[in-house]
Amino acid sequence: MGAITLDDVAIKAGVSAKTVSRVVNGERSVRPQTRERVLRTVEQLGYRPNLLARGLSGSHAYTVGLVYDNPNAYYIIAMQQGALAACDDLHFGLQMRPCNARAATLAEDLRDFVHRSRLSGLVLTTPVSEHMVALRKLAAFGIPFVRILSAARNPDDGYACVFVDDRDAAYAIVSHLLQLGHVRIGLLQGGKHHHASAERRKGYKDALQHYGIPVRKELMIDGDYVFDDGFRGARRLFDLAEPPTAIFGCNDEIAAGALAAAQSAGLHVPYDVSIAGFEDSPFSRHSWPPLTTARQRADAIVERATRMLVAQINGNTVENSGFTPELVVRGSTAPPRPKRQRRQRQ
Amino acid sequence: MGAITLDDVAIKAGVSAKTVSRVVNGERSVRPQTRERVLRTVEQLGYRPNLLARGLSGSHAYTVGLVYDNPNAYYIIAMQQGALAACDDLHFGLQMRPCNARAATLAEDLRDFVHRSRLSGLVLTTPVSEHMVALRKLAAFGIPFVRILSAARNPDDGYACVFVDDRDAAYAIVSHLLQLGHVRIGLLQGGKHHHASAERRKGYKDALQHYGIPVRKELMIDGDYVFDDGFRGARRLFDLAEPPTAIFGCNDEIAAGALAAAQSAGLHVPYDVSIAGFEDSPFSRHSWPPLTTARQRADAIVERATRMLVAQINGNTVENSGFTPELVVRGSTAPPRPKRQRRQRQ
DNA sequence: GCGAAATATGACAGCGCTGTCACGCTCGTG
DNA sequence: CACGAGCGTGACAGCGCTGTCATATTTCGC
Repeated sequence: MGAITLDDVAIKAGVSAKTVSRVVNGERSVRPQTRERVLRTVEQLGYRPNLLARGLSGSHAYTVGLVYDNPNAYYIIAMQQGALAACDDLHFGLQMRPCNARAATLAEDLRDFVHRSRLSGLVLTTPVSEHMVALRKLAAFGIPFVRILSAARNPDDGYACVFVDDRDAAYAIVSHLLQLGHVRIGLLQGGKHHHASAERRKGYKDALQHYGIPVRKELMIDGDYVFDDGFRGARRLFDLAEPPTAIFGCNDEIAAGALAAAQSAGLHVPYDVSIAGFEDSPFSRHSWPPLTTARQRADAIVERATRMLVAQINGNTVENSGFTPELVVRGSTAPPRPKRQRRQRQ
Repeated sequence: MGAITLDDVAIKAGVSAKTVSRVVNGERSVRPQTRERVLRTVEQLGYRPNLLARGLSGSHAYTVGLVYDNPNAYYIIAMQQGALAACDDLHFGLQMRPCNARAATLAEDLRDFVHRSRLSGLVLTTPVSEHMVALRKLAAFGIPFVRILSAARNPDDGYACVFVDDRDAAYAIVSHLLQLGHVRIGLLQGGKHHHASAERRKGYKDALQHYGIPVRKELMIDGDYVFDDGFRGARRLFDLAEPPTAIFGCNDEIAAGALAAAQSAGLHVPYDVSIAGFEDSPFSRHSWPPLTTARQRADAIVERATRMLVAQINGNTVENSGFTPELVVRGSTAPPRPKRQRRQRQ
């Protein structure tokens, strides 16, 4: 019902509302003794600032928006957790919002989202963050944002970002397969409009080239970041005259599809075929065998991006920074079985 | 920058701000001709009401909170989608918020959450919704809420709810196993503080009793709604002198753990052992073999609950209503193999 | 110990909207 | 034609907070 307001605290503590406001917002110019008294009263009354009033009054709402367009539930939840951790710590609010990255009105939709709640800024995740036209518009609208994107190095294009080196991680995964002795390695690609997928393909190609192994078109299958495409893509690979002995799926869900395809075809993983994913989603731990993958700390990445955003909003200069997913070897990869021993069940 | 305000529209349309407000909020007493003109201006200027101002000014913020304490990412995302669908349709805002259902201060935490953003009400999901002490406090605080809970019928305790008949769905799953010819059926239970888990156990017991099969303690394993407990629980069942020929996991993640345990023990699913889950999460479709389960439309359930909440906030009387998850038979269940044919690999 | 500089505090307006209430206008009725 | 009922509209206050600016108080140098 009647929540406690600034005025209640002010009267009880014998100061003005503005002074309470200063204390609550950690402004400097308050005498320690006054601050102490106000703080005690705040505690005593259980005062919590009203976020709406704060947002309406100030130039922004001390709230950031997290924007995503992703089919992967685990990934979204991890991102939400990261953003929430940062916001709770920094006393910011958080608005989470799925959106359509391919809408023609993307930038305008985001602007409305920001204006309606006077958001302080946006954390943009892939693939929204790759939409340069939208980014330029957002910048023109004067909306602060930090983006997360897939890149080997700092893009230095003037927009703040946290970059994730998917190429390098994919390189590590494929190198791992090569070191096990695999030569024919299939690639199941993710969505075309995801830059990360291109980066992972680059890592795949680079690793092959580094080992002097030709890149074969027929081993690279297009698809989306979904189970069914992994399943179908793997089937196509198995049906080749000379099928691959290992498959790298561009995310765990694709790899899960490939795993199911292998098992449905009577192939034993990893003895008949090795399978690796990307992301370290719970799925990769919960399949059998568990998947070799690259650990992508989506929560940590988004947490850092959120902190950067808040710093930027507070007028501090921020440095871009990067993450490299880390190879996690599990039971789904092993050396290839010598050819004549390979068995076909069913 | 400067978003369009009510006043902008009012001036352009040659009416007062209040009239624009009336039109935007669909109040009746505006002449059709005036309404038309205002609507055109709104369209033309691309006016979107400022949610903060609306919330601060009115008695509530036209925004509902979705509260959850759940480890299951797919489940949360589905719930968020359902709530968002309802809110977008009803022109309400949505605040999504994980919480700790076992905190002693649960009700107070939720009250603060509501007050700080002047939320219009809360959608409470399990297990928060099962915390009667907290519910009573929320009611005492005057906070409207609708809860989602596991129950065979309308609890009629005066608090609005959408109830999900987990017992009945579990009964259907276990009956399916019994009809296939299974007699020894293991049960892997979910978290003790989840009422749904108790309901599912009840369905399990009822089905066995209906078929005249004794309920055996050693076939019922405690655990939480997580993969590892499914894995460990299934291992314990396999190690019994007379292991079950079928296992019912209280959710898909538990069932996934059981599936992995079976495969790691060299057991073929479903020939050596049948496994069923509950929930119809993507995982159940993406494992191999795909899991027999009960389809629980978390999105539809939460969407309905959200609509009920908004109706209640708008002062309409609302009827409680129920869902029954629906049996989905997939490849992980089959008739038991005659005993002497059962093989043990590895 | 005095004035200037620095620090601490408060008064006040206003963010954009909605609730309340009062006013004018159109009806229908006797 | 006068009157009240009812509809359509607008003026105004105020939600709880912060930004701005003015004022009160302390601090420091010489």
